[in-house]
Amino acid sequence: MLQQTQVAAVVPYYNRWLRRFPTIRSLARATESDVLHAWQGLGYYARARNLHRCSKLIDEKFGGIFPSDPNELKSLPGIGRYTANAIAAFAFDQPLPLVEANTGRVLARLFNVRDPIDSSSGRRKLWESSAKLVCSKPARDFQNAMMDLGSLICIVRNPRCQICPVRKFCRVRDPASLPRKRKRAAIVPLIESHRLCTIGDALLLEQCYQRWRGMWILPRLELDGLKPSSLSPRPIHTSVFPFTNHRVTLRVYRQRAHHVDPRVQRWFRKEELNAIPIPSPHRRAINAFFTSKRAAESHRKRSLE
DNA sequence: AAGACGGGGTT
DNA sequence: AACCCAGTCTT
Repeated sequence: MLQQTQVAAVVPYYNRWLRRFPTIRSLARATESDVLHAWQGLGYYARARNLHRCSKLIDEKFGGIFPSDPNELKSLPGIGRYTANAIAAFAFDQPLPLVEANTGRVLARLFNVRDPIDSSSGRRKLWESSAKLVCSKPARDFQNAMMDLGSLICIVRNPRCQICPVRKFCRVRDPASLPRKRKRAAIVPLIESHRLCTIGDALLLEQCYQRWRGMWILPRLELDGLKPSSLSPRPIHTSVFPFTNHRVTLRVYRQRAHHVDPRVQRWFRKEELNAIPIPSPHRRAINAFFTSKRAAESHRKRSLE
């Protein structure tokens, strides 16, 4: 959960997750839909699918025992060099190098790594630096201290060098100038149109196969790129959300259900929507629709009285 | 080596 | 509006 996601955002998900899947086996036995539902809103859903696959592998191939060898850990889906070493270091107290956002920033400054830390040369130098520092005695404590140093003192902006315990070893001149990062890809605007169809209190949704795979969204409408003219119907909902290097404008049109494809589309009653995985922008659009509908109904009721 | 992959919070 | 985040996988 913590991969590319801040601790504060993870905490409530983590607590709910452990209540819902208390053991590796209970996760292994869950459906992918339930797993994605528990993850919805956190983003990077491949992490949830990987963790699910991971639990099945551990349940079936590792006798339910989590491996402690970093190489075995790295062979599991979603566990790369950082996570493998982090599990081995924190759970099993093994002296291994760790480079993530916090320790990466600390190491870049300590060793004055001027290459972008997300370039291959920068990454290589950081891992080499980390390997130089790991000591075997308090392996777990050392890495905890490195991460705390990064999150509390050697912070992104306005690093608190005055109170830094390792200040005299630090080789960087201007700490705020490091770490550097590669220039990021330009933001590409995107317009996506979807339809909102209801029958009674049931809503038509469509299964995703690419982005948000395994989750449910409002059915796609193939008029992307077309400018809304005065002739076309107005969207009942418009929102803008960032998606990796895109800026997506989401337009939702009220429509009758003419083309229902039973292979990928399904009707859900309003209450059922709470139990299926829906990505945040679509969940917000759906909520906005039901909220305005309820408001309209109560207004009509008041007028009748 | 670069791009894809989320979403919410902070500056 | 840009940047940030306990990275990993695919191309």
